[in-house]
Amino acid sequence: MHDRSSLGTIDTPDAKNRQQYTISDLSEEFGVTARALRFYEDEGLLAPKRKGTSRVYSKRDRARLAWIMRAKNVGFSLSEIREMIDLYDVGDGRREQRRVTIKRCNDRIKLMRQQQADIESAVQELTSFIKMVERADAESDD
Amino acid sequence: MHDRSSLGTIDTPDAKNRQQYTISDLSEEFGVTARALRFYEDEGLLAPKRKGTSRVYSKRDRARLAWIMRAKNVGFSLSEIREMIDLYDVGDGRREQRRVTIKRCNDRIKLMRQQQADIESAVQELTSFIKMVERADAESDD
DNA sequence: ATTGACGTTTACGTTAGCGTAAGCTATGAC
DNA sequence: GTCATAGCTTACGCTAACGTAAACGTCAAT
Repeated sequence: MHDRSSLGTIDTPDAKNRQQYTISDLSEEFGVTARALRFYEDEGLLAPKRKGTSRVYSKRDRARLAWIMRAKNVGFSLSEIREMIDLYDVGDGRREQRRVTIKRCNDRIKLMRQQQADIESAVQELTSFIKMVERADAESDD
Repeated sequence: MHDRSSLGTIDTPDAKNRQQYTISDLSEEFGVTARALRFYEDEGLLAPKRKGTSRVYSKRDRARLAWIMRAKNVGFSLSEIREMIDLYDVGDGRREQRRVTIKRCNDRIKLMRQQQADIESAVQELTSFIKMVERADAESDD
C-alpha cells in the first residue's frame, strides 16, 4: 500500500537523512523535551513503533512532528492539531465522510487566512509605531 | 497632552459610535465574558476609569481590547500582549530606552513574519490535501 | 419595597501543556 | 562486574487563563 497521507510531504530538511530516530534525536532537533514527545503520544498526536520498550520514530513520525511544531507556533492547541492530523487519516471514508472532511479543511483554511490578516495588521501597527519612535528619537537631545 | 499612543488608531468599526462602554457592552461586542475583562485588568492589560465602583471603558480602552483580541487569536499569551502594549507606553524614555524598544519591536515583527510563513505552508498542505480527497471522491463509487 | 438586571469583590475550581522527581530496565564502555 | 547513558512508566506539581459560585451594592420599574 502506498503512502496516502499528504503528511509525508510536509518536511524539513533532514541534515543526517536517516530513516529512524530516537526520542532524543527528535527532541534535540526540534528543541522540545522527551517528556513533551511522550505527552504528544499520549494525546494521540504521534504513534512511533517500539523496539522492545524504546520508541523508534520513522521519517513519517518526524514529518508529523514537524507539522505539529509549526501548528503550535501558530497558536493551535494540541487537540486542534490532532483534529487536523486526523483529517489526513480518513481516506477510508464514504462519500459523505469525505464531504465533511473537505468542509472542515476549508473552515480551517478560512480561519488561518483570518489569522494571517490579524498578524498583518499587527505588523503594520508595530511598524508605524517604530517610525514614530524613530522620529521622536531624531528630534530629541537626551 | 495629545494622544501619543498609536493604539488609538487600532480599531474596529464601531457600529454605535459611542464614547463610553460598560463592561457588558464590550464583552458582548468582543465575545468574551466580563470575567475575562476583569482578569485582563488585573493583569494590567486594561485600565478603565470608574464611575463609583463600576468600570467605564473609553474609546481607547476599546481599541486596546480590539488589539488584545487579535493578538490572542494569533497565539500570543497575555503577558506577551502586555509586553507589546507596554512598548507603546514608553514615549518617555531616553535614547537608549527607545533603541531597546525599537529592537524589541523588530524582533516581534520577525516572529510574526515567521508565523505568517508557517500558516501559509499549513494552508498549502491543507489545500493540496483537499484536492487529493476530491480526486478520490470523483473516482469512487460509494 | 421588592424584584430584577447589572455591577462589584473574593476565592476556590478547572483545563492544557508540559516539568520534575522517583524508581526501574537495558546496553555499551571500562 | 559496575558505571554511565539513555530509555521507560507512574504520578504528583505547576502556570496560564479564565469559569463558577457566593455574597453583596445600586438603581429603575412595578
